[in-house]
Amino acid sequence: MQIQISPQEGVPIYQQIVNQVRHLVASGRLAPGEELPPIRVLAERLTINPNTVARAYRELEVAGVVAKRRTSGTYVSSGAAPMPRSERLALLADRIDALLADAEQLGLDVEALAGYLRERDACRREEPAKEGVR
Amino acid sequence: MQIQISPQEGVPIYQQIVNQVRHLVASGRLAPGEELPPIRVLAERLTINPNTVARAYRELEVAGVVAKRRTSGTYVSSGAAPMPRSERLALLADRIDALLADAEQLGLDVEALAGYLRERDACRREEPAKEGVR
Amino acid sequence: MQIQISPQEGVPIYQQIVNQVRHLVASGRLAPGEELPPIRVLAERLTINPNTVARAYRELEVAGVVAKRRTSGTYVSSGAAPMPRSERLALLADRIDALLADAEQLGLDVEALAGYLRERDACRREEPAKEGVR
Amino acid sequence: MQIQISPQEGVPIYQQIVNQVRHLVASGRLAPGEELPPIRVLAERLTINPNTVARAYRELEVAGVVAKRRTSGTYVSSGAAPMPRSERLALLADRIDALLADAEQLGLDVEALAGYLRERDACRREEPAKEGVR
DNA sequence: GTGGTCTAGACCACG
DNA sequence: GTGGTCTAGACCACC
Repeated sequence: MQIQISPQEGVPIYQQIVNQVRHLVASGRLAPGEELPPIRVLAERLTINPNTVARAYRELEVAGVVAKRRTSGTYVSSGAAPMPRSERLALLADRIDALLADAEQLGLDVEALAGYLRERDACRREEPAKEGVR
Repeated sequence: MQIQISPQEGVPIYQQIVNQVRHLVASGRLAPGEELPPIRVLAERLTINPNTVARAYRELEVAGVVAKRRTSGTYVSSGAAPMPRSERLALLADRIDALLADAEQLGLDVEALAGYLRERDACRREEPAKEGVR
Repeated sequence: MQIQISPQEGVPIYQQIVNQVRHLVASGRLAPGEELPPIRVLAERLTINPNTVARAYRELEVAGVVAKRRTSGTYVSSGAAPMPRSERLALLADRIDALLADAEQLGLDVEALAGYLRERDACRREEPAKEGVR
Repeated sequence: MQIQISPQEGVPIYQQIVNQVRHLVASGRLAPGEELPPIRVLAERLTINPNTVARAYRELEVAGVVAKRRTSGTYVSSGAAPMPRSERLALLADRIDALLADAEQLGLDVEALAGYLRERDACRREEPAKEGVR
C-alpha cells in the first residue's frame, strides 16, 4: 500500500493517512476485504508514532471505510465500494474551487492554470520521485 | 479591496488575509502607495476580531509588502512591484503539486483534472458569487 | 456538570465521559448552547490526563453532541435536543436485556429482579454518596 | 448446557463463558459432578477458538468451580454448591447499581426502570429466542 | 486562555 | 502477534 507523508503546510499526519486510504479505496487500488498494514508496521515504515497511525485507523473505522478484527488486523470494509470517476473528481472540488479563486485574485485565467497544471505534471513524471519522508 | 474569508478547513483567518493581500499586490490590483483599509474597518467588514486583522497586517509589514505610517494608515510598499505572470503561477506550485499527487492516487490523469478545472470555473462564473463571510 | 468516573469493569474512561455527557444532554440537564468545562479543567477535576478528556470531547463532537469553538471553548450543540422519556429508556435496552438474560440463567424471575432493583435504589439514597474517584 | 455468546460491546468471549458457567452452577442447573462439554466440542458449537474455551475452563478451575480429571474431562466441583437466592441476586449487584446510576443521570426513577424491565422481559418471552452465535 | 497534534513509552486483552 | 487505553509532557495555533 502506497502512502506518502509530507510535512506539507499544516495538514496533520493522521489526516493525510485518512485521506490517502480513502483515495486508494475510492480508486479501487485497495479492494474491500484487503488487509491494511498493521499499525506498528505502517508507523515504522513512515517513521511516525504508532499512536498517530492508530488515530487514523480509528477515524477510518468510524467512517466505515475499514473494519478492525480485534486480534487479527485491519481490513477494508466490504461495503466500501470504489467510486465512479465523477465522484472521485468531486472529492477535489473544494480544493479546485479554492485554487480558482486564488488564481483569479492573481489575475490568472483558467487556461493559464490548466497549462501550468500540465507543466507541473510533466515535471513529476521526470523526477525520480522524491521520498515522502518527514 | 476585495477580500473573502471562508472558514475553510484549517486555514487560519489571518493567513487568508495575508495571502489575499499578497495576491492583489502581485497582480497589480493593489498598487504601491495605495492605502489599505484601517484595521477596524476591515475587521468590521469581515466580522472578525480586529486582533486578527492586526496580525495579518503585521506579517505583511515584516514581509515588506506593506508599510505603516505612524499616524496615518497602512500602505502598499513602494518596493512591492507586481510580479510577472510566471512568478504568480509559481505561487500556486505547491498546491498544484499536492493536487496532482492526490489526483494520481485517485486514479485520475492530468487531462481529467484540467477538464474538471474548466468545468468548475464555468460554474463560478454563473453563480451570483456566494458570500465568503463567516 | 456532574460527571463520575469509576474504574468499573472494563469501560474506558473516555467512554464513561462520552456516555455521561450524552445522558446529561438527553435528560435536559445540559441544555443546547451550554458550555462544557474546558478540557484541562475537567481533567484536573477527575484527576485524569487531559488527553483522555480531549478524546471524549472529540468523539462527542463527531457525534454532533457538542461543538467546539476553537479558541473559546466547548458547547452543547444547538441541535442536541433533550429526548423524550421513552427514548431515554431505550438507551438502556441493551443492558436491561443482558441483565434479564443473566437473571434467567441464575434462575431468577423478573419480579425478583425488580424487587432487588428497588432495594439497591434505597441503599443508594441512604449512602452519603461515595466519591467516584479512580 | 446452554451457553450464548454475543459480540456485545467489549465483554471478552472467555469471560462470557466463565460467567455463564458460574450462573448455571449457582442456579443448580449444573450439578456438582456433572460433566462439561469437551473444549473442542464447545468451541465448535460456539464457532470460536478452542484456546478461548480453554482459557475459560482454566479460570473456572482455579476458581474451584470445576475440576479437570486428567484423561477424562472437566466436571463441576463437588464443592460447588448451588447458591441461595439472595446470593444469586447479589451477583448482579454491580450491574444493577451501574444501571441505577445511569438511569438517575437520565432523569429516570426506579419505578420507570422497573416498568421497563417488565416490558423487555415480556418481549423476550415472545421472541422465538434469537441465536446468540457470533 | 482555548483546543490540536504528536511523541514516547507503559500496560492490558485477546487468540 | 494483533489493537486499545492511558499517561506525561512538549509544542503549536488562534484570539
